[in-house]
Amino acid sequence: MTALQERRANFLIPLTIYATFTMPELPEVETTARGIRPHVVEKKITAVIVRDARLRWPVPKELPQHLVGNAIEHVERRAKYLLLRMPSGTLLIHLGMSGNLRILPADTPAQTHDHVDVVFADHTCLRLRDPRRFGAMLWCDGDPGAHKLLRALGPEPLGEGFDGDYLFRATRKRKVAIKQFLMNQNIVVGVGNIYASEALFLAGINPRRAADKITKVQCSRLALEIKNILHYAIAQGGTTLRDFVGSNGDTGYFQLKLNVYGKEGAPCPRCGSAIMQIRQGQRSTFYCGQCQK
DNA sequence: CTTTGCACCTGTTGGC
DNA sequence: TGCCAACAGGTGCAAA
Repeated sequence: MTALQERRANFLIPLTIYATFTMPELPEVETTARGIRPHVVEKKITAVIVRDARLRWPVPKELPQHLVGNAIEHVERRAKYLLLRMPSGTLLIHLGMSGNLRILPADTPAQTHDHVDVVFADHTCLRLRDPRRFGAMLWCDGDPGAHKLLRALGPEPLGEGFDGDYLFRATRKRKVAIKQFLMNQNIVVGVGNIYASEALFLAGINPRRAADKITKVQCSRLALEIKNILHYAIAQGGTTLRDFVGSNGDTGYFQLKLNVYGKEGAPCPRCGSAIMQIRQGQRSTFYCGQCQK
């Protein structure tokens, strides 16, 4: 048994991974936050390894000097951003379309697309992998809420600020299709391409309908269904995470019961007619033409 | 101001 | 089998 295996066996360091979701919408980012939180809070950062700084924006050259010597105080999520707060500022992480974070023994060999390690004093590290490099890792001093990328974001869908009344007011005079409206992060955050389709199915609303044609009653229903599907997905994410701790496979969405996303041609779970696929703003949308009006 | 389409990247899939 | 086009879960930005 190698020294590393021995340490693992003795649980001196975590076996591995947390949250290798490959398609991060809000529930996946929330699950990631919960997954890494117990393994990074109050950990002192001893090194930062940037193997490839070419993410959506270049990883700042000063990032290591900002981080090293600091200890992470809190892990928060705002929209699809992870906020790792420390005394002198905040590390902002966005997973883009293909990013994931894992907790690993710091000496785990890096593989392709493992771009950044944040190394802790206990010889574990937080490792960012992101094949498409649409993600971001940025430093923010001061209030992260005032950061350019965060300040215009809409309310959290699971918070008090998002309900039917809010949605009704926000949709007035907006001609864009409701599905694209829901994916606008300045209206409400965290709803991505999958959950937009799913929430509209649950609410019985046609994704092509103009936002300002949605009634007050429908807005209430839609806000409720958005909360429902996100809560459900987070709960499933938690399950997935538990099941996968100690393994090294991607978790993905296979445990999630989706009604319409990716189900073109399949029978609608409610009425049996074929699920349709259309394009809206260069994104795929799935819906039931019978149930969603 | 709202809306639209492009761009950024790599990897996978399906059709020929 | 190989090749190539199409597509993939996000989002800032320029242009209309």
